[in-house]
Amino acid sequence: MYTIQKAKTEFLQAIKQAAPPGFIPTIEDLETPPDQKMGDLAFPCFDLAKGLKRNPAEIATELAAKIGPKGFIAEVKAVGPYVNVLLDTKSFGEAVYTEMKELGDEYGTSDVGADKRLMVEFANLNSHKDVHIGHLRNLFVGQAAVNLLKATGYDVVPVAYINDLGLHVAKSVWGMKTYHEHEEVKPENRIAFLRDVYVEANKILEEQPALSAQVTEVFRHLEDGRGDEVALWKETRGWSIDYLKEVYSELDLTIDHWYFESEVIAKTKKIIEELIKKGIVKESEGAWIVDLKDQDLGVNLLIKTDGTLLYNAKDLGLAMKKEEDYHPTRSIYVVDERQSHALRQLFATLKLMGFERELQHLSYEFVTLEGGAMAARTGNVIRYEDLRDALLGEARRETESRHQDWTKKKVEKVAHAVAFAAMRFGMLKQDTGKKIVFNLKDAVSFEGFTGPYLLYTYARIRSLIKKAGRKKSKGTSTTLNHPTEHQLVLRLAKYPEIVFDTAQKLEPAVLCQYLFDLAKTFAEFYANVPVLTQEGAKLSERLGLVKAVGDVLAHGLDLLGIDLVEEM
RNA sequence: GCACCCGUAGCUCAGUUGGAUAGAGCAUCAGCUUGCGGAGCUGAGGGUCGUAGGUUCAAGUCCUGCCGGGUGCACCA
Repeated sequence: MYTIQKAKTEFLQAIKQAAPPGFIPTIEDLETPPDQKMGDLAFPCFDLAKGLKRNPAEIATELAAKIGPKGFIAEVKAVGPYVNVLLDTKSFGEAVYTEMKELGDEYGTSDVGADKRLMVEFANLNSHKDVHIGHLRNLFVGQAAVNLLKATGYDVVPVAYINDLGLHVAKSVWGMKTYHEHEEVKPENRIAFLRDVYVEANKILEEQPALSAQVTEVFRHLEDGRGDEVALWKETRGWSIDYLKEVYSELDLTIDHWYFESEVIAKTKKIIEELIKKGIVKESEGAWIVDLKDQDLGVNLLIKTDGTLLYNAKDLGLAMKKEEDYHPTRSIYVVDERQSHALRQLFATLKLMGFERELQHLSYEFVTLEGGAMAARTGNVIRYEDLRDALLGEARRETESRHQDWTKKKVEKVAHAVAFAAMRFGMLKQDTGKKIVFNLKDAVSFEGFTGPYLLYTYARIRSLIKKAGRKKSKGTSTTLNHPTEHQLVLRLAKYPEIVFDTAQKLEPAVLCQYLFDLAKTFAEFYANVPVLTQEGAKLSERLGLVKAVGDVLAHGLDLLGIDLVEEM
C-alpha cells in the first residue's frame, strides 16, 4: 500500500472512531480541499449529517475535536462542513521518500493487471498515403495507453494493423497503372509520388465516375492476387511500409506485431462462408450483410455487390488471427471517434459469432484544421514531416540563441528532444473526448502548459544536482517547512494514484495535468526557496526533495513517451 | 429523421465522478537580475459555466426541453 493510501486510511480510521458507531466511511469519500491552506485531505460531513438529521458544520466541529494528531496527521480542523487534516511533512515525507527509494522505477506502478494479457491495436495507418497530424494523436494516445497499462501490471501486446489493401490502394494502383506507367520514381520522391497519384486519381474519378469500374477491376485482382497490378502493388506497398516503419521508429513506437489487411483476406472469406451457412450473414440488395437492426446498429455490410470485401469484414478475420496468435483476454482498439458506429457493429458481429473476449473501443476525437477537417483525398492535410520540421526549426532557433557556445551536434540533440516533447504533449494534454483544432502558432509554443516547460523544469533540476556535486542529498524532511515544500511532498505522494487513475480511464490528459502542476509547484519552490546556499540538513533534505521531483517528472514523462534532456 | 460527442474568461482548455471562494495556459497590462537556468516567477483586469425548467441541504457536474457546433447512420476506411 502506498503512503498516500496509508495516510488516508489513518484519517478514515480516526473518523470512524470519532463518529457514531455503525458509520463506515470509505477512501472514496475523502476529497482534496480547494485551497492548500485548508489542509491536505478533507472529509465531507454531509452524509453523516443527513443520517443524524443535524447540521454538517456542527458535526465537523465535533469530529475534529475528537481527533488528535497521530501518525501522519499533524493537525485536524473543522472548516465549515468538512473535517480537514494537515499531514505531517516530517513523518509523511519520510515515508514517501523511503518508498520512492525502495521502489525506484517501480514507484507509481501497480499490479492490478497481473496475469492478464491485453492487446492494444493502434497505429492503424493506410499504406499509399502520408502520415499527417491527425494520425499523430492516434500514435501518441495509443503508445501512452500501452505504457500506462504496462505500468499497472498488464501483459500488453501492442499491435499495428496496416490497411494496405483497401479501396484507397486500388485507386492508387489504378492511377499509377493508367497515368504513370513506366514512370521512374526516385527513392526520395516515392511518398510524394504516391500522394500526388492518389489525389489525382480521386479528382479524375470524381469528374468521370464511370471509370470507377476500372478501379473495381483492379481491386478484385489485388484481392485475388492475380493480374499485372499485383507486382505494382507489391512494389509501392513496400515503399509505404518502409516509410511507415521509419516514422514509427522516429516516434519510438513499441509495436510487437504488424498485421496487414492483405494477409487476412483469405481467412475473412472463409469466416464469411461459415457465417453464411450459419445464417448470420445474409444476402441483401445484392450485397452480404449482418443484420443488427434489433440492436439499433443497422446492418454491418461485409461484401459489396461487386464482390469485394469491406473493411469491417476484414476486421473479423483480423480478430480471429489476433486470437490465434496471442489469445488476449481483452482487446483495446485505439480508433478515431468517427468509427465508433463501425466498431460497435464489429463487436456485435463478433459476439454473434460466439467470440467472447472483452472488446473495448478507446475512442478519441480527431484533429481538425481551423478551416475544417483534413482529407488525404484532396491533399488538404498537414503532414507529420511539416509539423516536425516546423518544431525542429523553432527548437533549433531557441536553443542556439541560448547557447551560442554549443556544438551543432549538441544543439541538434536538444532541439530534437524539445520539438518532440512539444509535439507529443500537445497531442496528449487535451481530453480525448475533445477534438483538437490544430493551430501551428500554439503547436510551436514552448511556454506554459507545454512539453518543453516540463523539460525545462527537469533540466533545472539536473543542473541543481550537478552543481551540488558531492554534497549528499537525504531522504528525510525534518527541516522542510516552506509551504511549497509541503506541497511538493504531497504531490509526489499522490503520483501512484494519478498513474492508476490515468491508466484506468486511459486518459493521458490526467497525467499531463498532474505533471504540469508538479512542475509549476516546483518552479514556485525554485523561485522562493534557496537550495545550494544552505548547509547541513537543510541542504541535503532540499536536494533530496529536488531529486525526488526530478524522478517523478522523468517517470511520468516516460509514460507519455517523452524523452528528457539534462540541459537545454 | 435517429444516434453519439461537444458548448466554462478575448482564444485554447482543466474542473477531484453532486460539495467549500469556478481554475490553468496563451494573449493584454504592471512588476521581478548581485541565490541555484528569465523556455521562469509575482500580480492585475477578464465569468449570468449556451439557454429555460426540474431533482437536491448543495448543480459547471444529474434529468427534460430548446439553441448552436461537430461526427456517424448500406457498398469509404
